Amino acid sequence: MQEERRLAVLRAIVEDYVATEEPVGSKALVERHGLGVSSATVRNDMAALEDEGYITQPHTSAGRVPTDKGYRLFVDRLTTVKPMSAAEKRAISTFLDGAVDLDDVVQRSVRVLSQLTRQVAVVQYPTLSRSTVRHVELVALAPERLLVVLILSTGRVEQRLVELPATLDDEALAALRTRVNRAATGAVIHDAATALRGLADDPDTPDREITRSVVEALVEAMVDHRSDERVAVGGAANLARYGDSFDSAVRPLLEALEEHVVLLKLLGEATDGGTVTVRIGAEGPYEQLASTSVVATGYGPRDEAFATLGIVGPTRMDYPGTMAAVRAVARYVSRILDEG
Amino acid sequence: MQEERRLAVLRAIVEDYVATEEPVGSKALVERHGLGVSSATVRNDMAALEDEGYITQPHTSAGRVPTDKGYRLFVDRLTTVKPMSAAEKRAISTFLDGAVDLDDVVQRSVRVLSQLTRQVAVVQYPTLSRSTVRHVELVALAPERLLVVLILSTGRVEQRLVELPATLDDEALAALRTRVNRAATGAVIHDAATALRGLADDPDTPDREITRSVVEALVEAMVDHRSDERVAVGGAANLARYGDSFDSAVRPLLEALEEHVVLLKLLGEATDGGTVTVRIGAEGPYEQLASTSVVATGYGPRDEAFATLGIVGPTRMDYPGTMAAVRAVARYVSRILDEG
DNA sequence: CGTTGGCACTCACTCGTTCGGAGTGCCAAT
DNA sequence: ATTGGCACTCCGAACGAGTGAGTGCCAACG
Repeated sequence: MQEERRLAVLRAIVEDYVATEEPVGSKALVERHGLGVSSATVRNDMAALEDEGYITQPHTSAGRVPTDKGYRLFVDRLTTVKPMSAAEKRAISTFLDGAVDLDDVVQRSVRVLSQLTRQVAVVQYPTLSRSTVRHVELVALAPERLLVVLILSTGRVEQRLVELPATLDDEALAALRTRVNRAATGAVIHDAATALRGLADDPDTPDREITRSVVEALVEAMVDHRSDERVAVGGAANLARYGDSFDSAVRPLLEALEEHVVLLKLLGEATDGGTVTVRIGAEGPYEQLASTSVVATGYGPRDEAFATLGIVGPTRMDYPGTMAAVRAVARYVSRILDEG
Repeated sequence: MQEERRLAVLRAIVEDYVATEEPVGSKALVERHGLGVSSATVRNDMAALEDEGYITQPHTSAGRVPTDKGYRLFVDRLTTVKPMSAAEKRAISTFLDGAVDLDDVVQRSVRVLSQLTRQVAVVQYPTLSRSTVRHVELVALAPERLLVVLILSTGRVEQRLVELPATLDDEALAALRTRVNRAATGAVIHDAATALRGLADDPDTPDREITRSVVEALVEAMVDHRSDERVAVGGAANLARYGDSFDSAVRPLLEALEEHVVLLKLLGEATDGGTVTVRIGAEGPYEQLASTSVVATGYGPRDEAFATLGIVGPTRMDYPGTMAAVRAVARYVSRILDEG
């Protein structure tokens, strides 16, 4: 099947480009990877992949480079879990086991993560006192426009305007309000976010699409609200390896690293258990960081996501390896928190 | 007097080079600065300055660039105090006045300092619990070689080997030991350092040169010992302006910024009151930071130096402006600590 | 229909080479 | 001691030709 081979070609392009940092051409591709076809065939495939927006050429008659969309597909479908080597596992555990207190755990995590991935590592300090959701209010401004108000136990109020994908009558609105509050009220914001997401994913929920957009706004408001939480940053020296594209990439990133609020937003809401979130290039919330990706995951005792940890790096990065490292570190940190 | 003009030429070279970032030639010099002589004369002066090691040319038939020694002379003798503008003063005070607690003061200081100087700012957290000197021991290993042992109240012991500039008999050694201990024992390390320096500078002290080298070793050991103290760093994004000389300059600096121990050592021992310390290029303790300078000063209530604050930047920097900014910020911070 | 070899075309890059200009050092004159 | 003049150096921009990796397209093939 040729569709399959096309994906193999995309995978090969991503891998080669990440390794060499140079646009990759059809000939080099068939040589380096054992796909048993000729370069002409590969060229056809590449043309198709380019039409679909997965790759692009910097200029005519140069090799191809993956686009954000290409990386996305690669990460979603082409990546095989690359387990950490025994040596790496041992390094992580011995390094983290030496920690004396919670702060030390975080500091060591940042360090080990940045060394493992050779990227800039960011670890959110786990906070024990967390605000809970007091109430969620939904106000219909127009048939397809909703004001979402999130009221927290700290007294803080966050608002979001939501454009709905469909109209919603008063009755349905009241029902939605009830459902949302039942899911969220009283819970600490992280649990509330999880519950809300469950609501949006539950096939039994009526008005799924509308619910989804409301939930999205709420979760985003919750992320914004974490502004008082702290993060540790490490491995900024790895930015020196960027080499090319300096002012365009490193400068905004250095600026972001000093703004902890920005970093928290970048990490996003913690995902549970083993799920690693990857945000590629322009998918993120900041234009200036269009050429950087974020690989993050939640961590905490009992696999309950307590806080977030991850790395920030160029879109051109070794995703499988990085994801494995992030997951591994999160797991070890979680285990330590379990014991302590 | 031609000696005077030479210094004027050096000053002009430093100012122009800092402003333009390019080697400065004789012709441009007479045009831009109103020194009433011809370019040929300036050329002669420049040749002399080069012989003395104050300036150098990157290659034959290029303009001149100041050396570390040139900057040193500039800072020591050619710099006139450049007062902060009223607007700048106001900016500092209003910004710092908003601080709610000590941590906030430090964070805001870092920020205002990095913005004012457009350099990387470093501020040491003031620590209230400070270890004191329990005892200083001097052991003669050879007539001109001494082992200096510093014992602190925390139980920590630091040692230094000192090569003496002259021989020292047993009697003189005992006298020196007594003097040093009288000055240092019982005092917190900062006060001890001050007292020791006073001892070395006092013309009544016998064996001045020997005393000086012993004191130097002791003060350095004290600085090393501060390893448990904390610092705040800000303005790393300003590193992006380095542009040229990237791997050689920015990378080691980024690494240093993550090692707080290194940073503390870089800042050096706090100097009292209005004195601003400038360490230029290779004068510092780290080879890798040979092209960076440090401008620092002490701060604390009642002008008693409590902790250190300053900036790190390229040797090619606006020293007068930077020194003024560092001093101004230190002063305001001290005042706030006085009130709080 | 997918695959393949062939072929003409494109364009970034790498070199030598040239050339101008900024800068220097030296010298003789003042 | 200062100055104008002059020959010399050498960096860096500009130019051009050659190279080669890479592409797109087409006709042929199984």
